[in-house]
Amino acid sequence: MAEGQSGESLLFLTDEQLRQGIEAMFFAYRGFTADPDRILATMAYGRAHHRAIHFIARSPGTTVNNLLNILGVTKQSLNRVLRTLIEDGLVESRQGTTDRRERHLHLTEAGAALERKLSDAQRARMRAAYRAAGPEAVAGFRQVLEAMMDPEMRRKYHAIREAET
Amino acid sequence: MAEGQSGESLLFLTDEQLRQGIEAMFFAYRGFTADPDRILATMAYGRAHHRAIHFIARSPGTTVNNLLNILGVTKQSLNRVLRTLIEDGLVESRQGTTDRRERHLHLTEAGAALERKLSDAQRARMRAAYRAAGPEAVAGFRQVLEAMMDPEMRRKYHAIREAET
DNA sequence: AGAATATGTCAGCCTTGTTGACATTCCAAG
DNA sequence: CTTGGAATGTCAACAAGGCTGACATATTCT
Repeated sequence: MAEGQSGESLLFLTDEQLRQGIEAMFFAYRGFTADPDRILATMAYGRAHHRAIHFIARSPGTTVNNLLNILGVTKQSLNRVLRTLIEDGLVESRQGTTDRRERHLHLTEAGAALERKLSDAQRARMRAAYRAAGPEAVAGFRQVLEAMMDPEMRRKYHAIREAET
Repeated sequence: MAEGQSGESLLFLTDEQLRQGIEAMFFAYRGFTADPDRILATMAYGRAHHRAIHFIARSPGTTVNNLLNILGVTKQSLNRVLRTLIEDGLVESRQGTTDRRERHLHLTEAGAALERKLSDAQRARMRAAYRAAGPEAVAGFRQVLEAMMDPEMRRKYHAIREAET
């Protein structure tokens, strides 16, 4: 420690501090995905299915293209996941009314049930972490995460909330 | 921290708040890995190589088993990565002196150069995010991340720092 | 009519994770 | 000194989930 130099206002920007932040992200993300991963492992699903289910639940009726933009994968990759979810009756794909080229995605009852199960597990950990750290820490957490995003991702991150009714 | 039952002290624990935190983690992690990923893509390496290089740089002379515990993958998976790094002359594997079964891992000059390149890119983003959010936000960020880790991961996270020197 | 858009699909490749089986080397306990 | 177990390495096979490229089909826009 003791990076003396000038005041302590820059202390949190030393390479060592940044490195600790990097490692904290690495280890925390493992925890972040651990609970849903355990649930998914018991079925024939993976993290990719979880992500699709999450964002369909979040924006019911979203189009394939929209989901593609949010997830940042190729349509082939997403399609493989969506196909299994539709075949298994967790997701419903409805042809658009105004533009019939589009497919609007919705969770079925079974899909919503799985979403709840995954979401509950993930939120439980988040809730425990928030509770342990306190409201002010949470505010800082959110600020740093947002600053870490690519600008387009930040847009999408906000767009999801705005799209909500 | 004021677990005040009613009132706004619980507002940050609503499902919607938690969900936003979850999405923030998702989008932020994408940004977090984006810069190193771009560099790695130009070589024949991936994120797994980055992780190995990072923790070897962090704890020079660490054993394969130790690295296995930190990374949380199978030895076969790690071995495949290590083998290419050793073949390419980025990592050196030295037989232990006291226990000659162990292999102690070190970065070569070339390995250290790549580590620096990847690390610089990742730290630059981290530094920008820290700077934008401010020291108090950073403290909160770290608190929440730490609370989100699995206990064993938290141990390892701290152990890395203690092992230093 | 023709261009552009939204979606789906086939085929093939890569990275990175998994299991299982097995060899080698070495430490340590009997 | 022998043997059991630990640490490591290696081979083979497989799966998830990324990727690219090519191509098909509707549908909509110009």
